[in-house]
Amino acid sequence: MFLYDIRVMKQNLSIKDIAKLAGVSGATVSYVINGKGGVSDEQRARIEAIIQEYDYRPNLNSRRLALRKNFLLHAVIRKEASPACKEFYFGVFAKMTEAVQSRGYSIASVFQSDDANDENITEIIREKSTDGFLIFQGTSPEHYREMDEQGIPYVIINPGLDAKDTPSVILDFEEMIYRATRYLAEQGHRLVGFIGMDCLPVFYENTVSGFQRAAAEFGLRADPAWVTGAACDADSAAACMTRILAGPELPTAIVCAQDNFAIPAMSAAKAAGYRIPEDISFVGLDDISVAKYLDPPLTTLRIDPAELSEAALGIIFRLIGGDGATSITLSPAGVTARGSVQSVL
Amino acid sequence: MFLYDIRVMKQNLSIKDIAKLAGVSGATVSYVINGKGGVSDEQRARIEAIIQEYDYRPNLNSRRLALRKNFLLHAVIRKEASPACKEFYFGVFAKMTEAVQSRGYSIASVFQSDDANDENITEIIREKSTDGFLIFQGTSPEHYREMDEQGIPYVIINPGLDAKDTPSVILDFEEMIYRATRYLAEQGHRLVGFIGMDCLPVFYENTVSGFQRAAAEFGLRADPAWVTGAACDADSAAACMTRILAGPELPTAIVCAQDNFAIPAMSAAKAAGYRIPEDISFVGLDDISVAKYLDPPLTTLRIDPAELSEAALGIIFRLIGGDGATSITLSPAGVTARGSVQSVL
DNA sequence: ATGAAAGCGCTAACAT
DNA sequence: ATGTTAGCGCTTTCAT
Repeated sequence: MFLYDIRVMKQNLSIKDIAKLAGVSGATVSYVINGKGGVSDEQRARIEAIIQEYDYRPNLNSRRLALRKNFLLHAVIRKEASPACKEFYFGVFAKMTEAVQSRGYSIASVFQSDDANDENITEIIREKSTDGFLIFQGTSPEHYREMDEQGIPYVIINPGLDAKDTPSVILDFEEMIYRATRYLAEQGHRLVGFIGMDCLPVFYENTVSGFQRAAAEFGLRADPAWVTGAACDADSAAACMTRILAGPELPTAIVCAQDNFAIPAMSAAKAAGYRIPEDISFVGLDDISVAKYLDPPLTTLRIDPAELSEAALGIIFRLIGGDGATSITLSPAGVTARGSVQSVL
Repeated sequence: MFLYDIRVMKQNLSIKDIAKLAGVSGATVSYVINGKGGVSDEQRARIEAIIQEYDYRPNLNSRRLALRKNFLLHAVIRKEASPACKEFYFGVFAKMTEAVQSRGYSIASVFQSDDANDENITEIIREKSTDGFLIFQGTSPEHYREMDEQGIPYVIINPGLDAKDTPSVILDFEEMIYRATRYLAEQGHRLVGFIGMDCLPVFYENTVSGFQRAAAEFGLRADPAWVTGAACDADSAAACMTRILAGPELPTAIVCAQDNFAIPAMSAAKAAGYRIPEDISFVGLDDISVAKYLDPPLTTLRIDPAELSEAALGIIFRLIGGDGATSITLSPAGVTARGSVQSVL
């Protein structure tokens, strides 16, 4: 039979085939596919049935060409991000990937190293092969400049490398660390330390300020020798802890700006013969997956990837649609109490 | 000036513009771009210079349409993979992303949940919007069937859910666990246990067989009560350990099929009052990033992401090129000795 | 409400 | 060696 033959002969049906099958023009089929007006109800129903029957789907690359759209977003991820950061951002990335699919988009990724102005990204910009960038933490100034120049939308998730005045999704680290520190005060601690990361200046300023704000508010003593921004990775975080332990006097609790600083810091403390939490308490930030399996399980503040994802996509699609978009600051969660903080009330 | 005007007026140069500028036809420019023969050297040089000068790059979507290629690969990642697995596979994924860029490809990702036959993947297959799948661990049988039907190439990285006879990159888990166990024997251990994961049957068979082979070869005692496949995530791994500890007699060392089983197992042992490695030694597999910060640092076997990436890409591009491709089994590394294994010689 | 036809920017067969 | 031209499969204006 004729209809059957077509199905067998052509593995790739085109819009014209469907049009022929329905006895209409390609334009009409296109209207139906795109839900546009100007097609009678009966015609629409007939065409939809045929599309169904033949399991036809429009060729994406033709649409890309005709519409001058890529239906593709690019996630920019820092190669040098710590494993803990990566774990977190990949969670966000996974959420995003799922979320964009319903809009007919995909997300490709590109890994950017901090020291170099990644050529791959430049190439994507110049080639205009993306509809927008989802930038985790930040990328180089040249990239921003090129994106602006080419009019390619971008949103920064949790800008850390700079304070660009550009649409971003911002986690309120100041408030988070404030809450972590306040929790320590509530547990009766009065001598507190802080291990932060000043290689991301904005991140450091925010976190240390949250720490100091709580310390001031609750009358905690935060000796300058106990407050450091020298952690950048696991090794340096361990070194920070060792330096604190070398002093004449010790804090009873330490706030770490990331769970992955708390892990090596606790190791260092234990290696030096201190018990956790009996001698020193620790609180982290992120609630990374191993946090609950540490010894002792780490008290920390959870950050929700899905929320970040939604916020970032909202911004990028608004930008793609030509509407303006403003930055979003997400409100933080409370402390997840586990075993690494001792109550000294 | 005329040349300058064009540059300003048209933000998106097309191949015709370049042709006009060079005083040749579009075809000739196309030949130059694609490095095809049939263009005189002087002509080629002139055209290349103009392309340079105007920073022209061919429209990717036009090429996609004309060549019936997507220049896009899709990575399929299991949503339910454990965080430790994910960390590892994301490392591989990052390597792949970098490596394909030089071939003009991108990699998009799609996250597949184990229980459902992910509709997004089906859609990508039917829509033929990918040139190939890089499947981590495996996906559903229906997906394989549909890919075969549509002639879409795929390679499985480390197949675990099934024993499909299809191009794969395989880590030799049997040999890895054999080496881990042999290492224990070399350190003087005679009573050994094993915590594995039988929810991935192939993975379990291989790992437990490596364990048994070494036990037999070195005359180790592996009491059935010390050998389990009931670990599937952190909680179940901890439960496995607790069950082993409940027995009348204990092994002096335990091989874990993944670092992320070793972590909760060690926690459980410590919670039950055992010292590591004095009372029980542990060896893991993967060398995940936190391994060296555990208490004690975990002795494990490293797996190199870059090697996996290269192997998988080699296969997929051979498949895309229409050449056949066969599975690759990678040879394992040696033990990375840290503090979680005590020598009892 | 529907159709004809002109793109979108490139590739590749076919002429010359 | 180079140019002409017909696609690739869709969208969209402009007629009717």
